[in-house]
Amino acid sequence: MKRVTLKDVALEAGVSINTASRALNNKPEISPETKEKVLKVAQSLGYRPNRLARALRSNKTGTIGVIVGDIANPYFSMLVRGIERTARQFDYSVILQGTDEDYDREEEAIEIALAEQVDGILITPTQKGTDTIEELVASGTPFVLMSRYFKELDTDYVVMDDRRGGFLATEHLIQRGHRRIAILNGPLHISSAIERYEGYLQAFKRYGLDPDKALVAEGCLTVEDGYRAALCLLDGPERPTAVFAFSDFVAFGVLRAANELDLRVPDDLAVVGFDDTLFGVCMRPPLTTVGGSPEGLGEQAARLLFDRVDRGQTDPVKLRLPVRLVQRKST
Amino acid sequence: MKRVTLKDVALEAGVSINTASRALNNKPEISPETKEKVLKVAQSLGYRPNRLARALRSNKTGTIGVIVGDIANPYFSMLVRGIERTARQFDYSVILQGTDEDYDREEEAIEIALAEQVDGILITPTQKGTDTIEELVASGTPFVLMSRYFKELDTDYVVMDDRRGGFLATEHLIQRGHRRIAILNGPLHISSAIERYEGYLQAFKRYGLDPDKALVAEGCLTVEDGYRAALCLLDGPERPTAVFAFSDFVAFGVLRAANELDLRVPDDLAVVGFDDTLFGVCMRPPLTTVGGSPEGLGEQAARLLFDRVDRGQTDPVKLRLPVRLVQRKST
DNA sequence: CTATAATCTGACAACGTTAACGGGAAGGTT
DNA sequence: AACCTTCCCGTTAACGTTGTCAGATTATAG
Repeated sequence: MKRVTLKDVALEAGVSINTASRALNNKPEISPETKEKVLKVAQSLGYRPNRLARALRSNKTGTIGVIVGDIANPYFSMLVRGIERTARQFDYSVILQGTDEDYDREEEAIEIALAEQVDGILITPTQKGTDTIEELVASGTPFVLMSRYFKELDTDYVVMDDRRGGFLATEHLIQRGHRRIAILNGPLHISSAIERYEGYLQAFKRYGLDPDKALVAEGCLTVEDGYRAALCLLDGPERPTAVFAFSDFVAFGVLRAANELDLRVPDDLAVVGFDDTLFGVCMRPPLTTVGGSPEGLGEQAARLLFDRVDRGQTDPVKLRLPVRLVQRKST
Repeated sequence: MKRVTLKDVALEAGVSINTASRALNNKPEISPETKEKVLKVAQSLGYRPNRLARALRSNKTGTIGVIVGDIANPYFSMLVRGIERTARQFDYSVILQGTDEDYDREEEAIEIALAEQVDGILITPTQKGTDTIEELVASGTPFVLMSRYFKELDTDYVVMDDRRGGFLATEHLIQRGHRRIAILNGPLHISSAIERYEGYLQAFKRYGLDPDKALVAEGCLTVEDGYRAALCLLDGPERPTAVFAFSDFVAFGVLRAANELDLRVPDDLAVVGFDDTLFGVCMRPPLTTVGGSPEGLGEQAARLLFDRVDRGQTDPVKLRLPVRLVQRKST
């Protein structure tokens, strides 16, 4: 079960190793006949180039590091799906890591990715600090931030239009007559949480209303977080009539809480999610949400990264993908 | 931004490259003083070993290939999550690929993984054929099948106790008084689908009942599949009173269909899923399901693989993880 | 004080590939 | 015929690491 190397091919074809290499790499300095001969031999011997050796020599591994907050979160799953599909098209492999939104883990993940000598990195930063990303900058490895960005750092990123999304969701609820609109937001060090909150406030302002600080919760990232926060928020006497959740993932937790508290959605409580993941439509009632396309975002980020890897440094590209309200039955 | 190599460290420390290597790899043949000196220099220079070179030399890449049916399916997401977490503990990196349950894509994925010279492979085979897996056997690269296995192939695998799961789900429905129990099964070339079906039949037999062939659908893998199949099945005059779905993913589609047809769950239609993914509890009503632990399965498979990688070939290990009925409100 | 063992270290080769360089042959031009 | 080009091809040297071996130094024993 020994591996077939270039040497074997060269020997068999009666040429030098280098010529064999040239034939297989479509280099111009080779006659058509020898090229064909080498290719035939390579084919018959079942030659597969050793990517390690190639990578060592050429300083290109053909892999990218993908670092996301939580692999089990459907938003990230779809993101990764889009990335993986795109990476395959470009002949790159994906090395996946999850951070569980932990800063130390993020640092470790970046170090591992750099140690693997990936050609580029796609990351949804935890945003609990900038050191990790600055390390990334210092490393010289191309990278693209996904879904979140740093105002203070001049890097490539692909995010959704979170402010507009927050506005659309809130406006929609206001137009439906809601006034006590809670927001179960993500942690406020995350840009998307900040901007969605800004959109939320903006909608209130636009309609001449005052938001109630007591209805603002932050730090929700998971189903569990959403569930707990909702239980807490819905327990009080002055409970909200509507909830804008940071993500579908969080909204699912809210729906669970509503279920358990026997609140009818949307009559007793309206709910809006974010991301338009696969399951919103399966909820009862189907979840109104703000849609971007996570897969599309992954694809765009990957394309941007590959462009960076090939073409080298240019001015940072900052993409803000459009969102729209996907109205279903939960509002 | 040039990379620090062993040579640099050696030069700075005034020793040979080899000695530096020994110091950093905890080899015994080195004096404590020089070792400390080298380590200090390495630290101060920020030396990071080049994994490519190491891999090339030692034939160990420290990576494993993970190939699953669909990255966006929460079952697989959780599986991958468990794998990634475990791999990190063992200092392995994960190269992820999705096949979308396509056989050609599976073949390609395996070839890519082998080309990347991964130390091992974790795969949920599409089971549309055995060529791909036989290629894997021939390659000599250790691998472990996850969630599905081939009766005719003597390989390592980690699966759930699908037959028992199918039995438990069906028995539960029978005990609740259901007789017209549909099964929205996965494709019958998949072992888990076959065995769940066997469990389904077994339960009918045990209770002296006859299943209705008209209530058996197969080929459902996604939310969409479940939705369509359910619409079709629930449209007829003699519709089932209960549905056993191949997975939570499929069950979500069923719930969606029930929603749209205005069927009350569980009164008009009882639904049981499989896998106990994160969202079952958020459904309305909360989904009764058969629980294994996808993350746990991933972890076990990874551990088994690493054991294989380290210790080499032994008798195939075949694990069948226990399942239990997680009863909620959908039945 | 010598022989021998034990300990540490460095030179060298190798892993499989690609890049740089140079040389030989063929053909065309003066 | 001498020269230059052009086109192929092979030799050599890397990439950064680890394993093998032999040599050097010191310690130990006789």
